[in-house]
Amino acid sequence: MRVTSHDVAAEAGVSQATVARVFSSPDKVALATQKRVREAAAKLGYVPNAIARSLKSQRTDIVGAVVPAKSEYWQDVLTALSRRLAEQGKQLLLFPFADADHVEEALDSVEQYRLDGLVLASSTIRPEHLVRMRRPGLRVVAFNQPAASGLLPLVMVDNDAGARDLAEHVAAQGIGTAAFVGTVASASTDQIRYRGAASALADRGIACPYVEAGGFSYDAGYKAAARILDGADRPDAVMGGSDEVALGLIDGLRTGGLDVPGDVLVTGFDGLPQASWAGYDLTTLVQPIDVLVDATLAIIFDDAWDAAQPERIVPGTLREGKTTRRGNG
Amino acid sequence: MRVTSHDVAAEAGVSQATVARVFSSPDKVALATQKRVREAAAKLGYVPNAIARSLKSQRTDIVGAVVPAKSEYWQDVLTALSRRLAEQGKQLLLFPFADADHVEEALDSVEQYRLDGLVLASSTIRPEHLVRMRRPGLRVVAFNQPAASGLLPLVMVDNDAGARDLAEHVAAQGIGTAAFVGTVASASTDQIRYRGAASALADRGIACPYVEAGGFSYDAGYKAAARILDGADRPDAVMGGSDEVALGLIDGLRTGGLDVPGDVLVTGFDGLPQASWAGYDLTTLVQPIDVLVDATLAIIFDDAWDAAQPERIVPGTLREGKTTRRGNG
DNA sequence: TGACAGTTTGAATACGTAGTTATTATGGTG
DNA sequence: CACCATAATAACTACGTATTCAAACTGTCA
Repeated sequence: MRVTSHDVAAEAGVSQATVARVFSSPDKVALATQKRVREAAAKLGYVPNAIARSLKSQRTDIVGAVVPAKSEYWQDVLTALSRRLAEQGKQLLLFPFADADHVEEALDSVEQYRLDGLVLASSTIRPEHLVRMRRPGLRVVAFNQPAASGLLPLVMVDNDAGARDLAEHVAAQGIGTAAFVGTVASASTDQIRYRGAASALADRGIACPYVEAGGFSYDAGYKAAARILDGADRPDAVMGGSDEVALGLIDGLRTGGLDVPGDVLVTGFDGLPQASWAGYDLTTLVQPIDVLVDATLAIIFDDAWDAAQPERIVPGTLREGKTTRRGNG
Repeated sequence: MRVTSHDVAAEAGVSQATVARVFSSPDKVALATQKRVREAAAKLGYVPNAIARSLKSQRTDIVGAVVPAKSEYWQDVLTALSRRLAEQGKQLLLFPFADADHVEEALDSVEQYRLDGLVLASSTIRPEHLVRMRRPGLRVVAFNQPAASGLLPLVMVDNDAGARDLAEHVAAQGIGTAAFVGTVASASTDQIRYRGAASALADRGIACPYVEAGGFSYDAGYKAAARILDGADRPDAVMGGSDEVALGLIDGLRTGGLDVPGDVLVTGFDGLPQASWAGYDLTTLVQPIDVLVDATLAIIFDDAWDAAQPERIVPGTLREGKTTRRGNG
């Protein structure tokens, strides 16, 4: 049925070994032979079998990614990741999980495939899951997951500095009170971002209570806005734990009759494309996703890699939108 | 290094064949033996090698998807697809392409892996590429790609009926003129949606010129809005070729000083989550993505499948948002 | 011509599993 | 107790490739 290297060998009048060499290490085959083999392959429609190759070579050229199924941010990361991998002739195998409970299932499937590397995402993967993935022959990188520090090689944006930058920017607009609407309180990114923002604001004498949206989504932010509106004293600025939550916050606040930024300033975190949409033009901290992805792949594919468990912390960039521009709301 | 079924066999005092049976067809192994094998496997940390299994069984349990790298719509589709596959213990391998020129590269990589099935997306894949994918042992499904009709099994939303529904809804609001802002004129979905909308509007004596945004993105829509604003006679309604374009249109029109829906009505197509965001609340045609995905997987995995090249055309649902609600802008 | 280094090719093998066939153990019956 | 049917297990092979090792071939120089 399927055309194998043996078929090509027979057609070209050479051995299977020669055919294999033509496709894996052509410099070891005479040019004339090479030409004959390639013609035979083209004639028969031969394509090397990556499965068999992987079994023999112990490399799959596939990188796995364990990520939350529904998240604008991770969608962006995956897009960047798969693009880079494709450039290197490698592929991305997706292991999405609906919620934290399903992570274990995803990790089970991971082990069956002998992946070259694995990107562990989401700040809700528990430490015991992280450690479980430390097995010989598999390069695992924790992506934007501060909780993995010390357990796995780690790549992330500087959440603390980013949150401080945002807080200082907001404070500079001359606000009196603020609030931080986090995603999920147990998420390690959420904790660091809140602490960074609260600390920077405290330095300027501004209190910043924490409000949990209870999710990473637009909807969670939208609903959290109601709680802000119902609260006793309305803050002058609301800092979202992520862009997605912040966008929901904006719409929720506006639905409640407030003007953003006229009545309330809003900031986000991540730098999603949607944050730049004219309808929002959100002030946020833009993560350099390409840099993060490159750092991740460097860890996975760098042969001269020692067990020192590197940590790459990359600075983000403050993007000033109109949601923190006071006076001309 | 790695633990194989042979190691487990030695540990448990049975043959490799028995170990294999325990993990693939447990009902053929005595319970006592099974227990012994499982304990040995757990002790050694054995996990079956999916690569080797695939080589032997000729099934990879992996479905590939060739999709455009940057598109909100396809992100949603992939999310649904991977979730369904995960439920069946199968995986999704991603072959994203940046633009039409890179499709061929993506298809090249596809052939190397012996996938169980392949989802071909994007209405910009050319017919010759489609046909190239028709090879024995690979179940290919064209997803939302009218141009594939007759060439490949096809699953799509009823673009024509959906466009008509939207057009009739808009017409019912009492408009005098309209315009259709398509994505890319060569895309087959775009053509069908435009023809459907234009035909339904023509039935009511409303002209509907075609404007090409030149892309599938928010930015393309945003820029197209400028052309609408500059045009001689401003239409009362603008129908976007997709939600993403429509959202850009809304922001572009609003930036230009128009009120949506006060001055101009806007519709979309797809039913993205973002279309439901309170800031937009876009009237659109919601694609039943779960139904489409199920139909796709049915074609790929249904063994009793004949070469009749089935076409599943699924109706969408009109979602009425405030972008077509006149009078209370 | 013969020895020799370098290049090119072929035969054989291994990767880790699943399925096929052969063999042994089990248990029930006349 | 011999016999057979059934269940359980073992031995063996194939999946398609990459690689090791040995063999054959090339041309050069004494």
